[in-house]
Amino acid sequence: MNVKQSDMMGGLAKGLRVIEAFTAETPRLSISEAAEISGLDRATTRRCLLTLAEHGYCAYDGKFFTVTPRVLRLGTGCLASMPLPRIVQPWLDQLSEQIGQSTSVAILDGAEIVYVARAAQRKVMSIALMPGSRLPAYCTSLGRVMLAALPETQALELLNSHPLQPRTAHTLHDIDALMTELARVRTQGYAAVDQEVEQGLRSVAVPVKNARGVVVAALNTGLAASSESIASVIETYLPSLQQVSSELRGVLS
Amino acid sequence: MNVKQSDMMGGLAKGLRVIEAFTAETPRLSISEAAEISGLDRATTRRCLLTLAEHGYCAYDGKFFTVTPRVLRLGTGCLASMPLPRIVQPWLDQLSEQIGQSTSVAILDGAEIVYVARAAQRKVMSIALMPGSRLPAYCTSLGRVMLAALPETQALELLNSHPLQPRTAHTLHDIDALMTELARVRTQGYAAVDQEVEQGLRSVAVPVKNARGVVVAALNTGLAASSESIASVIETYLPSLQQVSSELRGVLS
DNA sequence: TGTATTTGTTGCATTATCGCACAAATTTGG
DNA sequence: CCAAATTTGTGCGATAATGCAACAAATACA
Repeated sequence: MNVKQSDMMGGLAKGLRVIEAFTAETPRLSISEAAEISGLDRATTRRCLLTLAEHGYCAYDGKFFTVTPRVLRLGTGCLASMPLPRIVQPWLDQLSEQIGQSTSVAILDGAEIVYVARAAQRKVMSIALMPGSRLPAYCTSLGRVMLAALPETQALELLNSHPLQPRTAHTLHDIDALMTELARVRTQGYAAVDQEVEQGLRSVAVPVKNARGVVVAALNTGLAASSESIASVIETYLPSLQQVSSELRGVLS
Repeated sequence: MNVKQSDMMGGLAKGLRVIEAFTAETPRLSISEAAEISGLDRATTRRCLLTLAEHGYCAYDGKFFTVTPRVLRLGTGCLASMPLPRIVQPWLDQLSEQIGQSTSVAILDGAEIVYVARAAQRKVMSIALMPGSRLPAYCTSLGRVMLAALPETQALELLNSHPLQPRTAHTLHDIDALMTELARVRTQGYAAVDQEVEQGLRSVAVPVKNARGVVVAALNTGLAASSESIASVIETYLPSLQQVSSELRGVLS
């Protein structure tokens, strides 16, 4: 269907941009700050914020706005409505216990991965991951598996659309190198990432397919970088991951 | 500040109502269904949905709309920007390991509790709880602790504003009985709930206060209803919960 | 199959929003 | 303490959204 201008509501789109201006780095915003971040007119931003405050999505102390837990209702309707988390959680719990490491399932949203389920075993990352958490796709094992499942042109487009800030000294941040790596991930059927997200963290991921063979998510395990090589890490954990992935394929529509 | 009609954006408020129409029970909506749930005109609802789809918050297959993970960005900005989850998570992990049971921290949003951090130990509930998950406050230990911290008139107002559907045969659903229970929770400093949320599930909760002594959240542990009495459950776990709560008081502003 | 009912789409007059420009208030810097 | 600079609040014309009603298309039903 063609998109007609007459069927668009500017006010809604603008309000959503204002909500997204609130991040972990900028949790408290004045009207001017919110306007700058969202790229909207100050008057419009102010009306958005007052509307959000009136409906309980924002709190206003006369100077700064902060989002309230009420906005969680907007997003968790989605998480709660997804069958995926509920279906994979038992598998994740069992796998995590079996291999003694944290396991996660994530999906792709644009150039980011979104964690939808997780079984944490021990703290290995500095940041706390939970369902809904986001990381860039290009430097994570989960992300590479899902990027590799896309048509190459689309993967390239996604990688080009966002700056590739290296997160550690090991992070691949060259487009050509990444596309080569994606090709390898595609043929070998898994992705291994060695301290590219965070110093001291390694992870191995495999795709999760539905019954029709379409990649709908990715499954990984993350562990502390020890003395053993990344090759032995793959040898140790990949079979279990692939086992769970193939079992999930039967239960996902 | 007075709320002026001229400072409100109807389009934004309407769009948010449309997003909230999508729940776990109604994940796929036609235009008419969304219009009915949100109470808006079909034409307006359609324009909202098309706008959301255009910006990637919805998917449209020509007949039904579904929300996409993109909407998680709206809510998780809030969760990510809250210092509380990050601060309490280590305490939760340690407490959970120490007592061998699942522990959670939640806050109050209207008549509902919202989980903000959780350390799962074993599956005891049929529904998967995660940060962002919601439950009615009146029948949960976490909710009762926070309701008890409110002025009585405000607690009463919240309880009256929402129908008290009993979830099990044990659920207290009489306003007077609940207010009496809240008074007891207030004096004894904790709440114990015996299979009122779900058959076979018991939980004990304590308030979490900031440095100024204001109740900002609640901490609980939930466990399977075993042969031992709820009294012995309290005896076993309450001291650990209170210990963590008092330690948290020092680190929360 | 034919009819009734629901659903999706469009036109249009009414009504509200947008963003500019300017005024008021607040903060910054000497 | 004052003045400059920044931020916040507001009036207004141009522009866009609203909701009604009418219509078309799909669906249900007998």
